[in-house]
Amino acid sequence: MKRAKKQIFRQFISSKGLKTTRQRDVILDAFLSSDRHMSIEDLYLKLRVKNPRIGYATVYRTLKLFAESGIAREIQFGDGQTRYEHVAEGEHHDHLVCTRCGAIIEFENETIEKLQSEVADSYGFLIETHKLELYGICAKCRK
Amino acid sequence: MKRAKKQIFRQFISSKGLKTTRQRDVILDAFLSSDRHMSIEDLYLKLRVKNPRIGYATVYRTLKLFAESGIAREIQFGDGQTRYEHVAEGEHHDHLVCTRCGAIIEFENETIEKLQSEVADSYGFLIETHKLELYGICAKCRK
DNA sequence: CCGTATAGTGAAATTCACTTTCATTATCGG
DNA sequence: CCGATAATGAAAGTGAATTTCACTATACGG
Repeated sequence: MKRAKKQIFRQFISSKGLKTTRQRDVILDAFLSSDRHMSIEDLYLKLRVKNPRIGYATVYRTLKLFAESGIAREIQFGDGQTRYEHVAEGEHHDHLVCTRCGAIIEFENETIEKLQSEVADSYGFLIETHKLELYGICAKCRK
Repeated sequence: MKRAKKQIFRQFISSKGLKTTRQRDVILDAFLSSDRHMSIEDLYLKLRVKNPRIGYATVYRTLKLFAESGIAREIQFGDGQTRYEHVAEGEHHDHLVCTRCGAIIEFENETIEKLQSEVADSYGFLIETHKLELYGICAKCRK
C-alpha cells in the first residue's frame, strides 16, 4: 500500500521531469505513516521534530504535488485549514466530523451516491466531484 | 416572508440587549432582497452604491448577527469566500455548484437525508448539521 | 426632553493560512 | 565532474476575515 503510493509518486515525479530530493522522500514517508487527515501545519510540525531544517513552503509544495500525483486529496472541513487525506485507488468516501473532539470518521454509501447522480441528472448537471459531510457529536463524546 | 425575518431579527436584537441602527436596517433590507448566496464582499459592494459611508466591518459584523439570529447561514464552496444564504423556516437544502460559471442550484432530497441519518446512527453519531455539495458542470454550460 | 451608560460604526491595523519570490543549493543526464 | 534545470528555505506578499480604537449613535431612567 505504502509501497504502491511511493511507486506512483516516483512515477509522477519522473514523468514531469521533476527531481527526487531528500525532502520529498522524508515528507512522503511522514505523510504515509500519518493520520489520514493532516493539515500542512500538522505535517510540518511533525517533520520539524526530526528535520529541523525543513521549510514550511517545501511541505506545502510537496503536499500539492501529492494531490497532483493522485496519492492525496485536499479536503476542507470549514475550520479554515486545508487538510490532505490519503487516496485509495478507486475508492470514495465521505465524512462524519465530530464538532466536539475533531474526530473524523469515514464512510461509504452506494445508495447515497446513486441518489446524487439521479438528482444531478434531473437538473442536466454533470457531476465532477462531490462533498458530503455530517457534522455532529461522535459516539465517544456522547457518553 | 421578509416581514417574518425582519421580525425574527428584531426580536433577536432586543433579546440580546443590542441596538437597532440605520446600518442594520439597510443591510437587512439589502440582504433580504438579494441573491440567495451572497459573500460579504458582494453585499458590501451592493450597499456601497446607495450608502457610500457604510463600512466593510459593519457588513461583516451584521452578517454574523444574521447567522446568529437564525435568518442566515454561512456556507463555503471552497473558493475562499464565505457566503451567506437565507434560511427558510424548517427547510433544508443542498447545492449543485457549477465549476464553470459559478451558478448555484439548490435541491432537496428526503431519501438522501434519511440515509444520512441511518449512516450516522450506525456509528452512534448524532448529526447536528450536514453539508452536501455536488460540483460539476451545469446544464447551461454543457450546451 | 436630557444626560449618560452602553453599544455600534468606520478606518485602519492585525491575523491567519496560504502562496510567491528570490538567492542559494542540489540533482542528474551527459 | 559540468552545467542546465529544478528544489529549497527564508522572507515577503496576498486576500479574506477579524479586531482595535477613537468617535458616534441609541435608548433607558430620570
